[in-house]
Amino acid sequence: MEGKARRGPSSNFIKEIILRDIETNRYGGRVHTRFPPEPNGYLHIGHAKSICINFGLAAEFGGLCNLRFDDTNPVKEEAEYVEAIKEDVRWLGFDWGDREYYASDYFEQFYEYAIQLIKAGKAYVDDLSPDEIREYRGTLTEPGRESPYRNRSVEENLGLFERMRAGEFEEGSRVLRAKIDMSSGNLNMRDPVMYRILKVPHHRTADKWCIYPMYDWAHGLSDSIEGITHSICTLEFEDHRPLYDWFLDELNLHHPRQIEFARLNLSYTVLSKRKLTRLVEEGFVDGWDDPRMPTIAGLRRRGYTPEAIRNFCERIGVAKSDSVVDIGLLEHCLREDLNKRAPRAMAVLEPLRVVIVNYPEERVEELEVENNPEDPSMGSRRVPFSRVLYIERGDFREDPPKGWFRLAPGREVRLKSAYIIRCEGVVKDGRTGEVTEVHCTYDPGTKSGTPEGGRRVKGTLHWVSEAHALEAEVRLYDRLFLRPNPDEAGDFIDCLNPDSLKVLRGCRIEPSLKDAVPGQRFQFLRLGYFCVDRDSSGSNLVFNRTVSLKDRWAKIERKGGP
RNA sequence: UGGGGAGUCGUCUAAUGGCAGGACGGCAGACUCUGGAUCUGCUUGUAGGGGUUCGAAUCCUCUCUCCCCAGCCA
Repeated sequence: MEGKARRGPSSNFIKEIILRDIETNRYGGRVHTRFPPEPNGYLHIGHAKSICINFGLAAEFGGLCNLRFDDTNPVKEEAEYVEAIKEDVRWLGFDWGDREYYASDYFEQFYEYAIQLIKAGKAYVDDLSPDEIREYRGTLTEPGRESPYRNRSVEENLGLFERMRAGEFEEGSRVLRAKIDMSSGNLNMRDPVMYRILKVPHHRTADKWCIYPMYDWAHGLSDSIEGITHSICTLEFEDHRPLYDWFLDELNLHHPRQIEFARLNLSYTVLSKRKLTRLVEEGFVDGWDDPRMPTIAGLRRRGYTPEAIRNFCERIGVAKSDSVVDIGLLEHCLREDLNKRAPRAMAVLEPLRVVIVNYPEERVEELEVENNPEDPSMGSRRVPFSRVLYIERGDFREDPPKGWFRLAPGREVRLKSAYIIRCEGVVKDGRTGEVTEVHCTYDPGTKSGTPEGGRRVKGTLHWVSEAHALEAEVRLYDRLFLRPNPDEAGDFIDCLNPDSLKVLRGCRIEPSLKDAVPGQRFQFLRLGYFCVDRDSSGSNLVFNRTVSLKDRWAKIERKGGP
């Protein structure tokens, strides 16, 4: 009955498994998950999906979710990443309480368990070289062969393993392997390596260890030690589940259930650590938090909200089939959130001078402008209006196409929260013929907010007063790649979008933005959502375009007229 | 050709033998002092064959396609 009630839009196969486990009292009704990143890179939107699943499930079922660093490979891992990961998870809105764990905290215990397996005749020290191990492993279609060292005595194995730990052997010279089945169809079961010798200091255990556990050995044990009930991971670990189960069964330990789901793929970007690292290292982007990166840090700097990301993760669902989610859905979730909460402001990105010829020279009116029409509680502000203004260059056409609602010779438009103006003429550059100034008249009877000012015109433009405007730099970001699937034609680098970043200087913004601080978000009317970049300062305001507003006119033009 | 998985609108996802539904996108319209937002309507899908059944996306069977695995990475 409860199971039925749980189904519906937010149901998924993992919840159903958990529900069944609760009903059958498999773990005493407990639900305890974990998010287990390896601290070898920055988290991305794919990790956000996993974080939302793990923390979300724990919250939904009244359980707990641990943050555990899977730090078993000191060659690749660094403390810097630990801090970045914690910041990202926290920013996304999740709390692991005091349950911040590290696989490396369990190294001693892993070692004891290894000895237990050796004593049970289930593990052995192998002297084969890495190349030989590969050779002995066989192939996908042929069984492997047993190592000549496979049947050493327990005593010999114990002695050798102890000496491995003591640092008596060279890297690569010996490993500890589980003794399972060299002819298994599942390669993971062909005597998998449990420990390798790595004479490398670890970011937490320093030089205490020179043997390090492999993922398969460490992961299930860590889960077990922490009392995890549901160990949720991605599909590529499906093949590893028999091994996960084997270790815990052989040791007769608390045995969490491993469940695999399909990792997130997003169109027009890449989500593999290797590729993201390449983008950073080869300078195609400006670092891990470049606003074009699908990393949590990049999305944050771009102006995404945690709410938008969480909502996105909820909407994409959880399943086992490989899929590619349209990045448009992420953008939709963003706009939906920002629309509700971002205060509006007027900014002119590519300024065109407008002179209201019948407006008095020295006059300045402070006009009342709503901060967010979606939310009256956000109040209003005053914006100065005067004789000389800027409008968007793109909002004026000397020779307007059909369906044009904006300014053109002889045409009227409303200036948002101000007056209706009519274009009476233009001033052009003598040499280039470019329009440098538009001359207009205003209709004094059309002031916004006045009872008699309600006359209607088709178009409404945003504007800023020349004398009062602030200058700003605006960075326009677009999709990082030109193709929905950057991998589909050879090297993904080949389809990088050369216009993924366009920097505009000399943009004019309304004076109320003077004290905007990094991270603050706005909707620039008719343009999109923008946030103050961390490069911004009092003397040089810098805004990132988070996402554009949907522009119907752009679509009309794309299709060649209405 | 070994082992493990997966195939439902363009995309993501729901259905648990009983009306194939939702979201995004798209299209059309209404409204609009943001060509934004909002609202309304519409469109499109069970990989294929055979079987069981009053009834199949769901059960059985055969086939096809796609993904993952041969790190001392995770």
